[in-house]
Amino acid sequence: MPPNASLQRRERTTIEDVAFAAGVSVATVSRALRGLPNVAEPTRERIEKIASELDYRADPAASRLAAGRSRSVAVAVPLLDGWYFAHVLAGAEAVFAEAGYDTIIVSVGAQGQGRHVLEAAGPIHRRVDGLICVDLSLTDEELRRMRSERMEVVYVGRDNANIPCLGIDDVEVGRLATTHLIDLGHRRIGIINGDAHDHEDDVVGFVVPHNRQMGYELAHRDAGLPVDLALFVPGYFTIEGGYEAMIRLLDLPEPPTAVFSFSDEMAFGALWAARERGIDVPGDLSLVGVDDHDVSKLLDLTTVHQDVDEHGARAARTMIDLLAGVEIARERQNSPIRLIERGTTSPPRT
Amino acid sequence: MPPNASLQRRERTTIEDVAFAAGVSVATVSRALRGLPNVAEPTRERIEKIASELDYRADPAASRLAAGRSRSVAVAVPLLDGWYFAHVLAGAEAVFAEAGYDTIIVSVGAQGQGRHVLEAAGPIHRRVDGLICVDLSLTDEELRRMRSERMEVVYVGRDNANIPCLGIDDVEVGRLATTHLIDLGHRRIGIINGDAHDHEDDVVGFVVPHNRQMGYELAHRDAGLPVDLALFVPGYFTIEGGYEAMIRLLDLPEPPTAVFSFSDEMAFGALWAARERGIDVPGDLSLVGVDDHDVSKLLDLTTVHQDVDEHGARAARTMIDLLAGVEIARERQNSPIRLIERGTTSPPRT
DNA sequence: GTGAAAGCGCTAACAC
DNA sequence: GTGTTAGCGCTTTCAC
Repeated sequence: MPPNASLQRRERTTIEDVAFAAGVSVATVSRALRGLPNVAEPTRERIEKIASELDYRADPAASRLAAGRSRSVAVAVPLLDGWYFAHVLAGAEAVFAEAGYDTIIVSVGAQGQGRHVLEAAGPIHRRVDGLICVDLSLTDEELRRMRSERMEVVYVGRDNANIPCLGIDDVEVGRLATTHLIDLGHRRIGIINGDAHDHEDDVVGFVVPHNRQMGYELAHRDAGLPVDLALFVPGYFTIEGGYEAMIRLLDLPEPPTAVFSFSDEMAFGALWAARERGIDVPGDLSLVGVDDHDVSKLLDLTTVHQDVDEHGARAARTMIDLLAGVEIARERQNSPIRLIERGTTSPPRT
Repeated sequence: MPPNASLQRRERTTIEDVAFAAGVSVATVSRALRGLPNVAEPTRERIEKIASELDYRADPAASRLAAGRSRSVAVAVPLLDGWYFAHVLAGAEAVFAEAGYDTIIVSVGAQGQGRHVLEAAGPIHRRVDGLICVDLSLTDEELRRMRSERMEVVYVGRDNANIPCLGIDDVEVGRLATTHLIDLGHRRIGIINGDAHDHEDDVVGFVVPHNRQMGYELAHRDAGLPVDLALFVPGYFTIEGGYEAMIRLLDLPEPPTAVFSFSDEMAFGALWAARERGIDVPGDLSLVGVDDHDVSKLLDLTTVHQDVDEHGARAARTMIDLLAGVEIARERQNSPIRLIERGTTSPPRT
């Protein structure tokens, strides 16, 4: 039997201390502090005053155990140190903190697992109320399990019927960037893609690169131009990948006069490759990216702007509503985008 | 009395289910699964097999409540979306995940509070076993409270006696960068600092800018050169701040021929300002940063390299040791640094 | 509107 | 080496 001498000074303030000091039962304290009904206003005020004097806050573990809710959510990202993911996370964290939720991070890529082997991580097991997947998708099996454990899911980037998805209209992104280049007079436009096999390996829908490419194709169709698949190279959404991709494009027998990079970071790498090869941008080659990364204006990169922090914030708000039982739109919500014309695009040299 | 009909199928697997299936008591299951001694090997194997078949994992809330340990730690950062912080976080998260710890993030800046009003956040209250402060310090009062609640603290960047601190030798950073410029022949070297009031507002020791500046001064002293305080301007560790700072330096009656920026991101802003003003780098002005940011090689920026991911990883390992009761070095641990000479530094135009 | 008491699912004495 | 059992600090019926 563990010692529990009642004379011993408690190390931490418990709900019982508050109840004792307020001359009420623990049940009333619990109700009062959580803003539940059925507490007389004077009683509530007294309890709140005492609780704050005693610097009391409910033990989250005890509360989770009794109530089954943890007031914390997990945000899963493929890479933690990518610009995009850091910003989504920052946006989400700010909203969650404000609402009193803890944000726990799960970096899927870092654990060396496949891209959507998420559950294997396991830290979210009974530890969080919900999960935000950033450019990551769950298998049907995983989704079923989440549902059975009463955890909510919100997607950022990817699409999935029945769960709330936030992002941008990636088809429009592709169309906007491509149309800009076509309007300038370009006819051979390269693409720096994500993964070469995005379409095949991912039934659940990594739509981002796919849709941007679709926008590219639609822009070409609308302009009556042919699409040359040889101009599509993978850049893996990294600076290095963008560098490699640009090298490949420049080594083509008939290189493009303009390149549409699916992210600014890949565009940075592309810019680097161009400089190394002595290619003048935009004189010899135009380049447009996506994101409007912090350093893009520095590099004077033409790009499609999106408000990434806001994606995270909206995802967090959606999650909070979901958890509160508020009815929310189940279809995809897109944030506005706009083309920012800077110095890396110009008409082709004739 | 809550209904608890024993015939009703349980929604989740509990330790009791495992105990029943294995024909042992819950205590044995608990011991076996946590690798505690005093469990016969065959028994342990049987239990482990059954647990995995039943896909059982201990409920963290129950476990935390009973044991008083949550197997989760908080990482507090001033800004979540800064390159440095994202990388420290990434490094730490990877190690924690590997060790089975959850990482919860606390963005102090985002909550609009002062820089070291950390406890006000409160999500760490009884929720985590430890706290990693990245370029953030706790007041003595906060530290006392952390200790009384048996939470461990590790610092990254800042210094504090009695708690483990990880970082780099910032005096050496300052000396390295400055000596490089002096060796090239520069005699008027500007500094893009952090906050103008770092020294005053922070008794607990925001040593980073202070020490880099000290290194700068030591390098000058060693070279027998005077130090001109007019050349010190704040850049607030942001791209925009670096831009403003460079403008101020260029507007000086007697502008510097070289600038030492305390971070690469501020150097990016400085580069931008220089370009806007038509200043040739490194022809008219040399520039050296600190960090070796992902895009620094792209901008061909001379900088002092540090392995930021590794800082986070080491902090995490230190925390895990601390939590495990392993004796660890209490004094500051510095990671190696090195100067990377690239294209933004050259001898001054005579 | 308030109180009593039964758990939530574990861990840690202690007994055997 | 294993079982028994008393909590951990809350929330939530249900009774009053």
